[in-house]
Formats: sequence, structure tokens, C-alpha cells
Amino acid sequence: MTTTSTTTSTTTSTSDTPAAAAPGAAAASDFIRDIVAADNQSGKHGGKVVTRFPPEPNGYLHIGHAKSICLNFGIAGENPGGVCHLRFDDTNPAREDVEYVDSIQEDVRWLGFDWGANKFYASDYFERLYQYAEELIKLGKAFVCDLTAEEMISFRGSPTVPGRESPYRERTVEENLNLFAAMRAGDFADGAKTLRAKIDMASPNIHMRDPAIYRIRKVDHHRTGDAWGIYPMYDYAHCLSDSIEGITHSICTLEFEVHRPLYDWILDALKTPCHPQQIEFARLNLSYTVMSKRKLLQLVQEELVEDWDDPRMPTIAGLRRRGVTPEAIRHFCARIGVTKYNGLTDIALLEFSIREDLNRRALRVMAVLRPIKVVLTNYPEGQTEEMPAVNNPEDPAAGSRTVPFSRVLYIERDDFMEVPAKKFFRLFPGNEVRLRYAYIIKCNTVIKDDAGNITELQCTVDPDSKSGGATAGRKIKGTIHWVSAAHALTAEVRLYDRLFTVPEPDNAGEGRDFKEFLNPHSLETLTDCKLEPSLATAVPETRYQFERLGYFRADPKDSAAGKPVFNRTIGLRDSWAKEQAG
RNA sequence: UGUCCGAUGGUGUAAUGGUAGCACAAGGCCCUUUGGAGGCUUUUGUCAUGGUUCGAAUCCAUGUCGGACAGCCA
Repeated sequence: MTTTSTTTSTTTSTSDTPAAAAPGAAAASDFIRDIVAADNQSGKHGGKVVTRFPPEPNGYLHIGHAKSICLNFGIAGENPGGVCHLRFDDTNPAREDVEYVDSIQEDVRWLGFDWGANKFYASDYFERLYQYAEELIKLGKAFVCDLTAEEMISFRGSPTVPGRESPYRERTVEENLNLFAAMRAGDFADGAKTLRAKIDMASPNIHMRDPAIYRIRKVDHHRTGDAWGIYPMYDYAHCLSDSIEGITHSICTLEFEVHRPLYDWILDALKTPCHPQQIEFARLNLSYTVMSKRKLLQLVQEELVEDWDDPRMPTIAGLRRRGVTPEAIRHFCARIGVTKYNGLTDIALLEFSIREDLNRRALRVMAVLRPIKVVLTNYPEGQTEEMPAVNNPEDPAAGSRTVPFSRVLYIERDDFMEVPAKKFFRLFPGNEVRLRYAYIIKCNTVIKDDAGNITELQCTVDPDSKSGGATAGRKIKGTIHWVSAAHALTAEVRLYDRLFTVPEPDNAGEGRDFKEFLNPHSLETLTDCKLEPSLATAVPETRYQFERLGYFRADPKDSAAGKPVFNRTIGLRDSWAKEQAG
């Protein structure tokens, strides 16, 4: 799968280039930055700051990863000489794929970060990791175990019950060395043996109860092919990879807190280049969505969404396709902060960051999503006027354009009510509204078909009320958008909404599956939308605000030349909708 | 009746022994040729109980509540 990148500022760089500090989202300090600053002060790591972002290439990156990316690359960028590595934690070939390593790189780059020459793979270290394991065996701190997976579970005990030692625990160093070599040589079946660290089966920390550090898996690896039939486990590979790369601060999420003693044990047991400090922070939880790769994969595989880059997905690729900008994501990440408290962030905060950014940069245009025809009975047939319109009131440099106006227009169905609700100050029989950048009109006649559906509104214009005209300053409560029927571009527009109907689909009750809470209205496809003609040449790189409706961008996959398909990134704040709901 | 971690308005965070502040959300007002944006404004908070201190969100103790951990996943 490929997705068009919407930024062009991907810079190539050389080794030891400081990690790019993406501009515009200066993060306030947090407890991790405090630790880094204190370590710099004390000279703990010789003044160096080396972080890493270590994804497993078994899925697409999501907004939660963005938090980690902004943290790790951010810290590197803020410290003189700081570097952030991109390291693929590819120790489980059964689940990993090059599609994911490609998408991960694209997403990190798109977010605005640069690892320079510092791209690594845990699989780069397989040989060294193997040697370290032999070292551990020689030290009497690792042994080959023949227990089956089921047996190992029963020997492990439980959080409150100590485990029992494996009967294979006291094999000699020589026997272990031979067996481990035979494991590597492929002499045993998958799962027949493991290499285990020899620590303490009675430890109150289950991760210290002789954890497996190598398992036999005769599976081809996406980088090493069939060179290996044994693969190191996360706890063993990660700390050593960190050390090999000279990482100073190994930042990970809270669930690894309990693993830290093992991280430290391995590095203390071996002669390694350095001993990085593992620091844990709370992963991002966002309301009205799910964040686990397993669940996102499920949505993709069961075709509940189009793909990993479905605009409803909280993936970086999905947000990008929807029209969210990297700046908005970075600002969001700066705003949510970094702590050890495992909370639930309101998705409204993300939505705010998106609107904030898009409001600054989006070109304003007029588009009618659900058209209703308006005929201006006192406007000359065949006449067209070009109405000047501002492209972006937030940015004078964006200039202006003209929009064609004529006798037959489309307006939004929602902008007319035959029987007006209270506080409705748009169009209704006998009422006047202002047409944005044009005239004040008055509704006189409602025309319906046999079924009683409204097919046409007959209105009259106040000819002096044209923008800049004699009566243009008249106080009119409502202003609505419109598109000239004769000039309109008909297009497909997709309205996206929250993927789930409940704040915590993950957590919605005993035995309930998160998919029960999928929002049936998360995608609404409109095929008869009428757009102002300037949109015919819209490209995915340009963000638009359809006035009074929301922010839109041309879909990078489904748009064709001269025939754009638009995605709604997010709606405008809508105080009328709020009024009605309240 | 294990180990580790955490707890500040509805939500996310700041205050590092010295005036509990910011943002989002919610409400109100002003402004507006986008019911957008913007401006002003209001409501709501230190888990509990003790202790140390001139002074505690912060330090200590106890309790309560919440989270993570029992893959040959990461």
C-alpha cells in the first residue's frame, strides 16, 4: 500500500546528524526531560543524549506512537548533539513484514522527524546477541531448558505463588553451550527447547523467574531469511540493542516497568558498552477509538475499515489520508504532556488541534453537500457575475478569487426550513438571508413534487444589496453559502465521524467485544455535491475549508484529474447543532 | 492474601516546601457577510486520615481507589 505523502520536506542527512526538531510544537518540560536535563548536568552519560524509537514492524503506526516519536525525537532535538535512532524491533519474524517497515519510515518522516543515518534493526545484532548468550551460559547465568511451553507455565507459579526450578537448570556450561549451538544449527523442533536466564524462580517479580531469552522458530525472517532458526526474546534483545547503540535514555511505556529489573540484570551480567536508563511513561489512550495494533489489525482483516489508512483509523496513515497535518499531531502531542498516569485523553483535544491548524492554513471555498435548487425570479436569465471572495481571512497572503453567480443556485438543504425552528435564522418562507459574497435574498415560494418533497425554492434578490452595494450593510441575521448551478462541479464527498459510539470501546463491559460499538455512521458518502468550479483542480496537498461546513482535502487515492473526491477531515465547530441538541 | 507504579476541576496537565495556574470541554457576553475565527467572562480541583513544618498538592506514615505483570509476543 502506498499513500501520497503530503509534505515535501524530507531531507536526507548523514551519520550523526542531530535528530530534526520538528518546528512549531515546543513541548513543555516533563519528568523525562527533567531526568535528561539532570543527567546532562551531572555528566552521567558524558553529556550525550541518545534516544530511540523502537517499533516492531508488525502493524502501522498510530497516534499513540506519535506521542512516543515526538518524545524521543523531541528530546534528541532539544539537546545539543542529541540523536534519536529509528530501530526496528524485529525479533519475531512470524508477525513482521517489510510492508510495515516501509510504512513506519514513511510515517515518521511525514511527522517531520529525521533519523539521519541512524536506522537500525535488532536483527542487525543477531550474531552479537548470540555471542552474548554464550557469554551468559559461560557465566552460569543461562541454561538450555527442555520444558514444554505448558510445563513452563506450570513451573512459573503465579504472582502470589513462587515458581519451581526447571529440572534442566543445573546442566553444565559445556552441555548448555553444545545444546545452544545445536539449537542454532536447527537440530531441534520448534518449541522443543529454550535458552533461559538463570535468575530466581522465587522472585516476586515474575519476569525474573528464569525468563526465556531464546526460542526455536524455524521461520524465515524478512531480513535475515533462513539464516536463523532461533530468535531472541524482547527482554533480552532490547536492552542489549540499546547498549550496543549507546542509547542513554531508553524510553518506553508503563507496562515495561515490571521488566526493568530484567533489563538491568542482563546488562549487569554482561560486559556491555554501556548501561542505558529505562524510563517508562503512560501510553496514549484516546476516547472513541482503539489503540492496540491487534485490534486495528482486526478491523483491517475483517474489512470493517478499508485498510490501515482508512481515514477513520487512528493510524498515522489514516489521519494523513483524512487530511490531518503533521503540525496538528505534533501540537496535540505537545499538549497532552508526558506522565506516569494512565488516563484517557478526550479526542476533543485532538479535534481542537486539527481545527486550530487547519483554520490557519485552509483555503475557504463554497460547496453545497446536500443541494436544494434556488431560482432567483427577478435575476436576469443568462447573466453571470463574478463575485470576489477572500481565500483565507486568517491569512491575507492567501489572496482572493472570484466565484460565478447566476440565476439558478444550489444551497444547503439544512439551510432551509419550511417551518422554522426557534432561533433558526437561515432561509424560510418570507425570510431574508445573505448569500455569502453576493446578494440578500428573500424566499417567496416553495415548490414540491407529488410526493411532497421540496424541489425548488423561488426567491428574489435585493439588487442593491450586492456586496459593496447600497444596501449591503443591512442587518441580516443569517449568511449562507451557495454554488451557481450552471457552473457547479458535481463531486463525491465523504463525511467521516468517530469510529466508535462509546468513549471506551476497549472497556465497555464484561464479555463485550469492542466491535459492537463501531459507529454505523462513521462514514457517509455523498455523491451529488455541488462545488464551486475552482475546486476542479484541487490536489490532495491543499487543505480547504468548505465554508460553514468543515475542513476537506482531496483523497490522494481516489481522486482523478479534474474529478476530485473529498474527505472531510473534521467539521467546523457548530453552535447551531449544539443549540438544537441542547 | 505478591511485586511494581500511580492518584490535582468533566478531561489532559503545571506548580520541584511559599498566591493551586494553563489548555480542552461546558456555560454566558461581545464581535462577525462563515451560527467559523477572534475577544471578554463564569463554574468546577489537590483521594482520605494523621504527622513533620512558621508554611504541605509537594516530605513521612497508614488507609482507600486505580493500573501493569503469570507468551517460547513486543
